[in-house]
Amino acid sequence: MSQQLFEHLNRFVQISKGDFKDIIEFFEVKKVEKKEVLARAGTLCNSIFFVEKGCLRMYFISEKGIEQTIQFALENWWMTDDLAYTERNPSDFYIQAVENAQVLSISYDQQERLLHTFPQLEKYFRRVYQIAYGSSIRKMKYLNSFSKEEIYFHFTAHFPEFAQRVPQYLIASFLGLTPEYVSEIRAKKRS
Amino acid sequence: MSQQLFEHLNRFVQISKGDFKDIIEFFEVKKVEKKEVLARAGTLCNSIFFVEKGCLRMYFISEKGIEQTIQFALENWWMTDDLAYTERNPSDFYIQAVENAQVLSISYDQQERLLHTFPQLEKYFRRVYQIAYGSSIRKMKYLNSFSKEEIYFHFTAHFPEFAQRVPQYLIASFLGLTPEYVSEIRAKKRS
DNA sequence: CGATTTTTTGAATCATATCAACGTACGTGG
DNA sequence: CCACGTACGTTGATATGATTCAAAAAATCG
Repeated sequence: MSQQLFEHLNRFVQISKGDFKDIIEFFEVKKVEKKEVLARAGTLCNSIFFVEKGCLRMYFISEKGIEQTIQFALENWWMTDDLAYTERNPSDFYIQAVENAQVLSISYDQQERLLHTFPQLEKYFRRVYQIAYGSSIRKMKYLNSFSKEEIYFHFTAHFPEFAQRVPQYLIASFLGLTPEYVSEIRAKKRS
Repeated sequence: MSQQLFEHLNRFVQISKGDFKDIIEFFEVKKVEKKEVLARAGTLCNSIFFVEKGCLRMYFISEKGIEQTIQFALENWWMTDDLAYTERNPSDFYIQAVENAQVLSISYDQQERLLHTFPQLEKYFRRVYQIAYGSSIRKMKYLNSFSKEEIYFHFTAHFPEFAQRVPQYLIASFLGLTPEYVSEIRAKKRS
């Protein structure tokens, strides 16, 4: 029984305790340690993860061999490489725990069965994805309208929980700055 | 009767001709001319648009007064400011026709009614948004891994239909380059 | 405490922006 | 169908934000 997921479902659709008992059966609870990898680039992306506790990040390794973070998931967020997942293709991305975490994991086939059994959940996921898509468009807006310095301070001001929980160099990589430059602008601001 | 939308729905869910007759009633056909604006920043974003023919773009006006394009929609794409739309907030973005276009438009309330009447469509939109979200993550990957020059040539190589239909300075703005720089790297490549 | 991870510093360099001006093309009305 | 005006693309000179590299300092963790 995951109180977390139950509440999150009920933010968008109405699910009874009884139905939820059956729904949760489709999932597997996974405890992962900091730095543990949940999914690998180059392999089939066959699961979606719901974060109950902790923090995940999605990243890829650039041609220069640098890890580039492109998404985080804190509590109540879903994470997977959605394009690879829907198209049944090998993923471009790694998914790794930034902190010790507990996630619910569901495989592609199980999710299909779940949605078939509880079609109300289509609405839930439709909304979740609509918000996720909208947010990523919003992120692009910030990336295009501000200087790197502004992007960094805008982000840490708007999402202080990240600045506290996630190392600075990961935030840098998520926002497309080098860690050195983050250091520099923070020093500049202090003085 | 929109053959376009009918076929697009049937890529993801099964809709009979009969049901589609009722579904299409929820929409309004809009013909828009090149440069015509369909939605304005600062106003409630109350419609979703499905492009039957032509091309739309979504943009905002930066603090420096520059129009920044952040999304295009060609045939069979949906477009709106999804975050503003779901949250019933004023939008950050303008939506404008890049070419003469024909779109199907549906209001928030109408879409709610539509989804209530035809719950199968929740699956359709879930998939559309999942793909849209996945694609926007993919775009971020490119933005973070390549130089501006690589981004430009990667994009025009992968999506030649845009390079043909859309003015260069809009592609520049979509990818986060200045038009001058695009000129420069194209000249460099020619020689 | 030592070992690893994360952050900082500084100097040199480069990719890309900015500004201003000019060239070209296209489509609209006369 | 020409001509004019606006929209689009190019060029070059200059400026700068941000990266790169190398190394040291600081923080965290077992």
